[in-house]
Amino acid sequence: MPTPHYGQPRYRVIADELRERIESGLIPPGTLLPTESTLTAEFRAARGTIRQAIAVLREAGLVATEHGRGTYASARRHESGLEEGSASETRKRQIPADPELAALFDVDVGAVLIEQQRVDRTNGVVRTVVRTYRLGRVSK
Amino acid sequence: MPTPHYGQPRYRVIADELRERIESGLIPPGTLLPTESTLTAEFRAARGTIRQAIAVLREAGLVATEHGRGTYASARRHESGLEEGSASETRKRQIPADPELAALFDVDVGAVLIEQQRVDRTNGVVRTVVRTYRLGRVSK
DNA sequence: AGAAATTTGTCCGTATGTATC
DNA sequence: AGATACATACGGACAAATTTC
Repeated sequence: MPTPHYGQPRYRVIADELRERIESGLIPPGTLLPTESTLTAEFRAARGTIRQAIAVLREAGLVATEHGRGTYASARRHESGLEEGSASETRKRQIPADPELAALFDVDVGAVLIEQQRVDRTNGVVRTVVRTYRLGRVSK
Repeated sequence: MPTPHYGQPRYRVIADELRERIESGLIPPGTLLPTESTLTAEFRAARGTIRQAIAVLREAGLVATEHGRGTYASARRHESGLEEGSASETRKRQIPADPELAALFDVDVGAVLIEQQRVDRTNGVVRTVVRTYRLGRVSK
C-alpha cells in the first residue's frame, strides 16, 4: 500500500469517477457530494487524495466547496475561458516617482522607484493589492 | 523543466524570495503567508520543496507556523544597526479607484477603496513605502 | 443561547517511485 | 552514485465554519 502510481494516479481515477456521477446526473446539480470522510471510506484512499480529486473537479468548475458545509455539484457550465482558483501574483516594475513618493524618499519627481506588487485572490476575487516602493538601485 | 539546480537549490531560492517579500513589507508582519498549496502553484514547486523553504525562514525567525492554521510572518525586525533610527508610521485613508486598481478589483473607476500606508524609516531615511488596498465596506 | 457533532481547511511527518543533474 | 526535485500517497492532528441538538 505504499505509493505505486502506475499509469493513472489515484486522485485522477477518483476524479473521473466523480465527474461521471455528476455529468450523468447521479449527483444532481446543487446537491452535496458525499463528504470527504465518506469518499475516503468508499475509495479506500487517504483524505488528502480525495481532496486532490475534488480539487481537480473544482478547477474544472464542476463543483464548488464551502467551508463547514460541503461540496456542491455545480450546474455544468462549460465556458470558453477557464477560470483560476486562488493564488497570488507578484509583479515587479520600475516607475517614476510621483510628487508624494518623491517627497517621502526625498528624491526628484520622476526619479526611478521600484514597485513590487502582490495581488491576492480568493476564488478569483481580488482581496488585497499590496504595493511596496523602494529606491532604485544605484548606491547602497 | 525537470530539475536544474544551478548554483542555488530551489528551496533556497524560494526562501530568499519569500524573505524579501516579508522584509519589504509585501507580506506585512502578522499576516498569513499564502498556503503551502498556493505557494506550490505559484512557484511550481513540490510541496516538500515549499516546506523546506519555509523551514529555512522559520529557523531564521522570520515566520511562525501554527498547526492547522497557517504560517505567519513574524514582526521580526532587522536589528543589525538599530539605534533609535527605526520607525514606522501608518496611515489609513479612502481613495477613489484609479483605472488600474478599478480593473483589478472589478469596480468602477472612482469607487471607494481603502488604502493603508506604512512608511518604514531607518535613521530617518525612508526605506520602504507599503500601500495596501482593499475594497471599501458594503456591497457584495 | 450554548454545547456537540460535522465537515472542510491547513499543517505535520513520513514514505515510495521517478527523473535529472 | 549522490543530491536535488518532483509527483504521489498515507495517516494524524488541530483550526475554523456550519449545522444539529
